[in-house]
Amino acid sequence: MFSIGELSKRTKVKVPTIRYYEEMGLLAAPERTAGNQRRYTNEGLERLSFIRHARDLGFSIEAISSLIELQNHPDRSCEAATEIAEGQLSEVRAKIKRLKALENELKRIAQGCDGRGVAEDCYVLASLADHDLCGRDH
Amino acid sequence: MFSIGELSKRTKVKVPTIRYYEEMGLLAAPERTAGNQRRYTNEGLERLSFIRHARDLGFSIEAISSLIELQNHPDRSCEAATEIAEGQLSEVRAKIKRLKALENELKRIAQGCDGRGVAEDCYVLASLADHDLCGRDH
DNA sequence: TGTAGTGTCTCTAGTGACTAGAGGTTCAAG
DNA sequence: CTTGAACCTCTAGTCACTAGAGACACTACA
Repeated sequence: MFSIGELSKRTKVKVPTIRYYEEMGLLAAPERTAGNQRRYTNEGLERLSFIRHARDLGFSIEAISSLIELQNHPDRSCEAATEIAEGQLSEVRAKIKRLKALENELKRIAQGCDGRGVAEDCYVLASLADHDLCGRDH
Repeated sequence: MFSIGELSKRTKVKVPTIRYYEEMGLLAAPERTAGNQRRYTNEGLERLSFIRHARDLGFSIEAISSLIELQNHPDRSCEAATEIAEGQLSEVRAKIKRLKALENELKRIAQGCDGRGVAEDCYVLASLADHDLCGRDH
């Protein structure tokens, strides 16, 4: 049995965030002391580690909810879990793709100006003002 | 002179977003008709195009504010603009790096389970529960 | 047993960059 | 002159937290 602060230290999830997860229904409401403070068991620790790990991988609270729901019914098919993970994977891939395009564009823009001139002639500002100066679509 | 709806069409920025930019001080408050409706000139169009282009490239409202401030003082050094663009570039690169790590991890997790089993034995769920199953740090 | 200091409680509000909706007014076309 | 679309302001909601206020609880030490 440990306090919310202790749980926070062990999982590296901030105290208000733990309470937030409880409010969002991700984390079961734990027992309380006579003085109304939360007291967690190892189960709470494991659950919170799961949540944190999934958040680190970019899963939304909603997706995590579904995964936890599934965890609570070990007899169900895990198809949904695989789908969620694959959905997340393709989202990540799409983001990478988009960011790479941005990277190219920004590289081009930033290289166009050495910062030694004056705002009037700045290639950075000109590029932003005029989309036609862009290499590709974005 | 055109209405906010017309400006919206031409720039592909939604009407409430235009009003939001005005409120945030990115876009100068335009003239109004006798009936209190906004009327824009080409200047407003150009300014909004600039903003939209910068937003598309991921610049924050705050960064755009600084860029616009610079645009309004064409005699100033454009060092700041170059710095902002380079800052944005390194942020984008950092994001790409992080997302690639996530991609690998998710790929590994998603591949570990074909979705045909039962939640109890699901590798996706197991991986999320147990960080030790992860390949690398994240 | 008293007390000091830290931890915890709930509640509200703020973040960024919008988006949605209510309820009312104005414009342009026919 | 009427109709209907576009416009106005204002408030509240989104996501995943974060910050702060003001009050109460726990623990260590005297």
